[in-house]
Amino acid sequence: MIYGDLEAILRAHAMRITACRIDVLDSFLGTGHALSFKDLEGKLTQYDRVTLYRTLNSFIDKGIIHKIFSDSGFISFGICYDTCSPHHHHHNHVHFKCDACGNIECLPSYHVPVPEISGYKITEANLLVNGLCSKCISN
Amino acid sequence: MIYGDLEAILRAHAMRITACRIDVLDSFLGTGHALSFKDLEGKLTQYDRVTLYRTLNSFIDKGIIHKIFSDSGFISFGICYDTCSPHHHHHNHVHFKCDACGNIECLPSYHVPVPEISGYKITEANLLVNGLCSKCISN
DNA sequence: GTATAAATGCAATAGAGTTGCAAATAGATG
DNA sequence: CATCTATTTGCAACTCTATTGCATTTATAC
Repeated sequence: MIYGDLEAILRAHAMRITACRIDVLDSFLGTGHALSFKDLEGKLTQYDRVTLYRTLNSFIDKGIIHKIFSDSGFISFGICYDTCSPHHHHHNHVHFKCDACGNIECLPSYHVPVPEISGYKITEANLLVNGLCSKCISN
Repeated sequence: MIYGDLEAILRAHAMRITACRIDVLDSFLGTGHALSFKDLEGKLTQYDRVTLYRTLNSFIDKGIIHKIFSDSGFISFGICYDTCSPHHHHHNHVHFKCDACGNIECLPSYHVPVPEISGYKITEANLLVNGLCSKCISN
């Protein structure tokens, strides 16, 4: 992605522009799927693990990325599509995890069907779907 | 629960009857919601942490309980309703997490709506719903 | 250029979960 | 009931993920 665009995203969220943040943001925008901490750690070896953790946490706080909890117990991070305000994420898209390649994708065009549960008040719903992604299904 | 019934469940899964397994099983059957490791550790202090972990893992292997991944990142465990064979769990019920009391419930009468995703093969779907449970909503 | 608040790197720490191994025990056998 | 064996348990040590404290560095406002 063009460097100026990355800078603009950080500025739009009132964040200082640092090399680490630019690189992490670029990683998210340059891939079609969610990233785990390990993905980033393996790719951006020039930064300390702690800095990467803090970068991810500040991106979550600012509403730039969101956590994805998969059945592996590992947490992945995906770019936010709709407007997530600081400290408040609004996601209603489906998450897909491919059991072959292990990649997790956000499917922003697939909304989570929220069931009515009598006697309960529902505020949020997360749907994780497992299977084979389009790439792995054709191999 | 009656001790003989607990014994019968273990025997039906070809497991040796031990005090820890009886107590863990009784904990699951005596509560209306899922249990975290911490719940069990706090309740069954007479057993070693490692023994509790191994008990939970063997119950999962045998299809007696299943893991529930919530948005907190903590794993909870729920009794299996439908027939889960060893090493293969079949769950299609909704999981609910109350944001007030923190309890996680299995809702066996609410099935997970599985979306069709073009170009993808879907094998499983997990739905976690957040909100207020019936107890907390009336307080 | 300088001041200052924020970000970084390193070391230490916290917490969840697992593994190795010796001791204890469930359950099968005679 | 005694004995044998495979399973289970408890303890210690360890692995892995993630966080915190603190000194140093850096981005940005002036």
